[in-house]
Amino acid sequence: MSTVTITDVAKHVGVSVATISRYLSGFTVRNQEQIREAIIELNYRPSAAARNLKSGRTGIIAIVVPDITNPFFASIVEGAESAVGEDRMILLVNTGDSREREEKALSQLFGRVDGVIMAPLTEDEQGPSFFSQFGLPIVFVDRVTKDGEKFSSVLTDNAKGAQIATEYLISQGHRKIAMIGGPCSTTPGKKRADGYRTALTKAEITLLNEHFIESDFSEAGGYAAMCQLLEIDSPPTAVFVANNLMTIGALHALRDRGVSIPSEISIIGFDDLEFAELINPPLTVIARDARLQGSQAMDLMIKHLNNGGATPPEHSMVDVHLVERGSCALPRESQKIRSNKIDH
Amino acid sequence: MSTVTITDVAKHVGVSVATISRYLSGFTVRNQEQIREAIIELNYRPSAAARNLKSGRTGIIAIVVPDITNPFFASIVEGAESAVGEDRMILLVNTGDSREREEKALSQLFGRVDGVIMAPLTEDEQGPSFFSQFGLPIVFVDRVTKDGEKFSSVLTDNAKGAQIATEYLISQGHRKIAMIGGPCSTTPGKKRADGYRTALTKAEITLLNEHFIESDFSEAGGYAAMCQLLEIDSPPTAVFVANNLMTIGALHALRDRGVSIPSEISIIGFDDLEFAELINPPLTVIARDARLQGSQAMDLMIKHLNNGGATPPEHSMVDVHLVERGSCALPRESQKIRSNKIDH
DNA sequence: AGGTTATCTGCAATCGTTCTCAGTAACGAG
DNA sequence: CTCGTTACTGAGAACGATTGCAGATAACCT
Repeated sequence: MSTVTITDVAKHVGVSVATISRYLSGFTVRNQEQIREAIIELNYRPSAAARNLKSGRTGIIAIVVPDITNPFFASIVEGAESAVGEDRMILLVNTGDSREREEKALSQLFGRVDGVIMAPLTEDEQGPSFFSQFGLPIVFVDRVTKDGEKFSSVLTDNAKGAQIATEYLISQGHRKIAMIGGPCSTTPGKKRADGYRTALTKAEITLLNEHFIESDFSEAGGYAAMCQLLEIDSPPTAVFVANNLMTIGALHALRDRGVSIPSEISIIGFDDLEFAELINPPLTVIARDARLQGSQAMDLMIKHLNNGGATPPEHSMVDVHLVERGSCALPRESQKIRSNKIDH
Repeated sequence: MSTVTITDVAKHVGVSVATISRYLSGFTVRNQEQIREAIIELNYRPSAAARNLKSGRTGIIAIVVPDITNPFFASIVEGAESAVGEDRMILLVNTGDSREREEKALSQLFGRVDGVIMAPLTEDEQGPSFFSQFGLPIVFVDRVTKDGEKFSSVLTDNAKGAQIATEYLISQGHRKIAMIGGPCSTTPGKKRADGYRTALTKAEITLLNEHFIESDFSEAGGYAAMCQLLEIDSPPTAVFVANNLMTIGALHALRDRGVSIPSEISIIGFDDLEFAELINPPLTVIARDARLQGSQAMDLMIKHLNNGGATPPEHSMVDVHLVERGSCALPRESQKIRSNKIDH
């Protein structure tokens, strides 16, 4: 009933399987027409498994992300998918922020895919080097591991973005600027904290320990962190939140506490949100092109694959920029003084 | 260097390949210890390709969605992923709302995956029945094709949801209720339009053609549709928007036109949004558990696969409910009259 | 017609497993 | 001592394609 093999087609036409195989690979053969018709008539589909076994390639590229529900990663995946081309497909691995699941999934990947595009959970990951040991190419996206230099990567200028955000707040007159950061074990978590500190240092603002909270890039984490900030003795007049989910959490916290933005507190997020303009006030953010990151990562992977895996690692960096909306303003104390200047 | 095969392990231990194979499948063999050690020492990984070829199963389940960027589908994928279990993985196909890409991808799927979970682009799709012809199991999620009865599915009670939404608006006193719908070629598009009409009919409100706009489930489509609604002679006092993306678009349109919600127009969406509470006013929606839909679909698929594909199709329906927030209120005309009643 | 290419063809090995089948060893029962 | 049972083993045939090799056919030239 079901499985029609190359042998069936060969018999039907009256040639050898080799001829059918050659026809399929694009060589010119004598009975092109009859073969074409036989394939259609018999409804023949080449077995991917058999091909994989012979050729050693699967035509599948894995993409490993911590959380597909995060719009940022969804965009990365979408970008990668858009660049994957006709003859390859994407295997998605959603690690759900769990180290255990990530490891288990990675170990399953070998032999099933031709390459792995991944955003590792943390920088101290042995999986990737383990892979390369087996000759499975890797491209890092958004995050790297500590030996990341050895592999291609597509990153964002996290430090620059964080610095721009912080300097923007400083330029508005804020001095008590807090940051809700991500885990410092991750690339973006670490780099964004660096950028924040750099900006403060350059402005000669001393960093208060209680103004930097290392959270976990989750909405709940952002919520908790913001609550914590609101309860300290000298609460910040502005907050830089290091990713989209935490920003949502922080906004929820502010809303629940009845703290008004930006009159009581200014807030700036990292990563734009589809609805940033719709909230009240519209959210000011540091934005970047996630989709581009995904497609660039895929391009790098395909280039590597097509070159027979002999390309040196390439490192790409996508740019960040400030999107000014309405969630940042002068700090409360100086508001009256300055407002004259503005109304000129 | 790289590829260590089962034969290498067999030689190393001094037994036949069959014994190694049996050990791997969990049978008790004599030299368990030595085999285990040899596998570790040689760093042997069974070839997935060879296994596929012999067994005919790949351990991969495809999930086909129109747009992974849509949080709803991202949640479905996440739910499916969470239920996939240890010994299987997910192959993601993002069709990007393109019929062509969907067809091409589907044709690539055969032989690469053990089953397909899909949200078809439209109901008049021949792909699925084409698949089942080959014995590839299918589970529909969120949407079905016209011969969908023959396959398992996990749907939402779309009609009920739309009816609840519309009746909610009616109960607030609205009579001029518009709907921004999805393509009627899709299951949710059609059913939600049905529910809307049912509610109007039951309330003896005549449906104006100009109050029903068939859009495309995209943000841009929602934007355009809302603009269109605002320009008609007798503009509606309330709008039911049939999905999340179009709701975002509609909100943008209202914001750009300076139409205030809910005093000038009420709006209710289908599908909750992470930030629904953060916008101004908080958005009232019909909600459902997308993650659950994904995991149920996966459960159905796994059940089917484990039963050797001999299960009859099952149809599951996840419930919808109204989440009342602040984007709906009395229509402008009756506001004053009614407000007394409310303030009692 | 005969020789030389240029094309195309089939045979058979190969990829790395799984699985059937026949066979061996150990052991207790008769 | 023989037989039956249990518990494991190895040889070898698949699975369905690709590909090197050598042979066959046709085409072309002298």
